[in-house]
Amino acid sequence: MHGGVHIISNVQPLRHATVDGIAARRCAAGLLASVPAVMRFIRQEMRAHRQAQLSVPQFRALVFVSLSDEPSLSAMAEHLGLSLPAASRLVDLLVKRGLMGRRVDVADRRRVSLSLTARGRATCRRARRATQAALARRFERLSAQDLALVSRALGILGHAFAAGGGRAETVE
Amino acid sequence: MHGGVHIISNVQPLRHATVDGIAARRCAAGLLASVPAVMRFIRQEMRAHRQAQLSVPQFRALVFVSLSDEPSLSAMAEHLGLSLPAASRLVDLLVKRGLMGRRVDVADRRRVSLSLTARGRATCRRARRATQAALARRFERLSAQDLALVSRALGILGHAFAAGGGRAETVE
DNA sequence: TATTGTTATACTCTATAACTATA
DNA sequence: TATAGTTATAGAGTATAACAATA
Repeated sequence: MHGGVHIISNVQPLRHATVDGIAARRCAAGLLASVPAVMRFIRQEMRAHRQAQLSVPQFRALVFVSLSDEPSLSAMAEHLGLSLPAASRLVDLLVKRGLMGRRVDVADRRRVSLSLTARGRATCRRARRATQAALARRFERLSAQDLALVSRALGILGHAFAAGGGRAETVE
Repeated sequence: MHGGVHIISNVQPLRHATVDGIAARRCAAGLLASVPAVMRFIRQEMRAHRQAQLSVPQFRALVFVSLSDEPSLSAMAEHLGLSLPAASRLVDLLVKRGLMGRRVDVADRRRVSLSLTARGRATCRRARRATQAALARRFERLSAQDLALVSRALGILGHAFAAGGGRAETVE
């Protein structure tokens, strides 16, 4: 919208068509076409693995807590892009399943501190391994070049879309 | 697991560690880290836009029907990776909202033919435009090089994860 | 009064099981 | 009997609104 100013004329002229604008729109279309399909694959893998049996939000919650130091519920909600009630319900389930601990913060009794149980850590690790293995199997058809390209692109994407537009959590 | 055979020794040795295996695992980890965040962004954008107000599955259903020729419910379910009941419910909603048409196939009365209403086509188009614009805004911070790289990677990803591992639908 | 959570309510997504209708 | 869908049921994800507790 405000990056470059060169108009390309051998491409369909779009509103506000600039070099960057066109490339950005192409990326946006690609994302819309491919991300839901990948997500569906991830979800099905997560749910399929017998021992772990996690939904994607559950898994993400476990990962976040495992990488943080006794985070509050709000911190988790913000990181995952969830409303506070949604986060609260999510934690309910994980606590009920014995994967997460929740206790009132002694310093500020409004806050809640989240932590993983030993079982939570193990489950998280198993789910990650199984899902990564399934994803990796799909990737093994690709050439080394394509893999390198995808790997770099994912880093860029993760950075651009991390909660708040800031840092990307790196899983493993 | 069965691609290359060279063992790399200056990288942490993983089980079955091959050139391809390691790169594939790196991609898998990247996907797990970035795709859910991107998905969340897409979902929030889809739901935020006043006129359209579609969930991601609803949008995907509209896109699929718009690109197919009076597809059956089963075809849609398979393409979207949904169970038949889930697809049926999804269509219920879209029909009730006046976005999709559903009629019994005269040739085989067990089948159902799906189509978009004029309003469905318009809604689909609006939702796509609004969401792509929001995504593109995120992308405009990136350099032209990064955009090109991401664009190519998304093509590869879409292909690798299209339903059945086959073709990827291209949205616009 | 502002912040942190939880509860209440309502919808959507999704699966499995049981069923209906058609071929 | 096999195929295409629907209905029944259940649980998870998610939001907004209303509430409670603490600072």
